[in-house]
Amino acid sequence: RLRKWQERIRTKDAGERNLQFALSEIDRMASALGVPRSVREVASVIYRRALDEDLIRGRSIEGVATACLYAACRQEDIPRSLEEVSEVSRVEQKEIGRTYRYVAQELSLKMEPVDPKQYVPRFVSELELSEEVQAKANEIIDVTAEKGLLSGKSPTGYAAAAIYAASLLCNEKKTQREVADVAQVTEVTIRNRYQEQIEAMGIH
Amino acid sequence: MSTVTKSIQIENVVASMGIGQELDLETLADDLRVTQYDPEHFPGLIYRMQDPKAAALIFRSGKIVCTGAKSIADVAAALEQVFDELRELGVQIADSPDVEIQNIVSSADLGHQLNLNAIAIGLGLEHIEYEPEQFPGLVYRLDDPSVVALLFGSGKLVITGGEQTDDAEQALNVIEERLTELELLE
DNA sequence: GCTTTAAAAAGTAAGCT
DNA sequence: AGCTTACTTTCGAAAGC
Repeated sequence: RLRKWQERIRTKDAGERNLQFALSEIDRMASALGVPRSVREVASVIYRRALDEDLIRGRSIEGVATACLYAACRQEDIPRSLEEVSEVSRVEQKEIGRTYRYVAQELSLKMEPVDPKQYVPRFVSELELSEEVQAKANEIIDVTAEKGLLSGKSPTGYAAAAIYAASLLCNEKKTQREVADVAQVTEVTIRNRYQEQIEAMGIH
Repeated sequence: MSTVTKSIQIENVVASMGIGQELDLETLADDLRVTQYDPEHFPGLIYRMQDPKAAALIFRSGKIVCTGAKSIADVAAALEQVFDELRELGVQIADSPDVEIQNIVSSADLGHQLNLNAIAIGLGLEHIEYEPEQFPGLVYRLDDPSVVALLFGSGKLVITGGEQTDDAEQALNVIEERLTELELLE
């Protein structure tokens, strides 16, 4: 009986230590990503729900914590790509993606696909481009997505191509390499998306 | 028969069966040609065939998995080849062992471009998985028939998880019907 | 959960010329 | 800038870690 009592305390303590560790990791990664406090709070809420639903079993705490942070960024409309998130996590990108899909499914998080426009302000700012370019990129995304070009395409690559096209149209040209670097996609992807978008826009 | 139905192509059939007796894979690995056997890595012996193109995984228990065939008839033809090889090596095998179809992978074409974003929302975000950052296809799990469909922007799709030949056709009908209801087909 | 087999879809990526 | 190869996703069985 005494042993069971001790075991319960030990389990409870371990559980709380694990929760503390997860929350501190979310905090650390959120800081590294430079996302606001509200995102950490949303991530913490998702993590506690995952814990309640026993979704951690068989997975690493760090993996679930990272996946929750990735989901929280998206829910708060300031998405970070899996690659960006994996850079501040000790869990590899593929594992974060899998865990995220599992958690989102199990908790019925109704996650909408990421809108490429949500990456535009940050990328434009990092490239030191004008608001005019930002508006043009947003327009390109809206118009071409409306025509069905977005299906199946990665949001970061799509946003990068639109920004590259907009920088040309606004005479503030950035090279494909420069845009590719901030969006963390290849020049080939920008080239491919850019061609389709320009064509769909009617070669402005 | 609609053009959509006619677009269905079986791409892969997975089947399993047992010959009812234990096999010495070490000896088999030496006597069979084109084989691969590394028990440290994987317990099955891998036997590849060219005609029909398929692969068989042969286990010590005498159970065999056949995969890669493009039709149920090809599964039978491939297994016959395996049986003939085994018989030549002195293994007695019944004339018609029970073969269980485990999975049929098909491809098809809805004939229209798809707005996956709209479909994800229309079918209900909780019922689908669509993460274009990770994979370009939208994952749609059906209850009846019990299969999984991968829908692509081109209108082409993959249907997997079925065990019946007509599961793909039924699934395709359900998908066409639902997308039409939601006015997301064309 | 992992290991291996095969196959399609389409996007992305890396290496080589 | 191509071309090739390869990896992502879905599915199932097998035996064993």
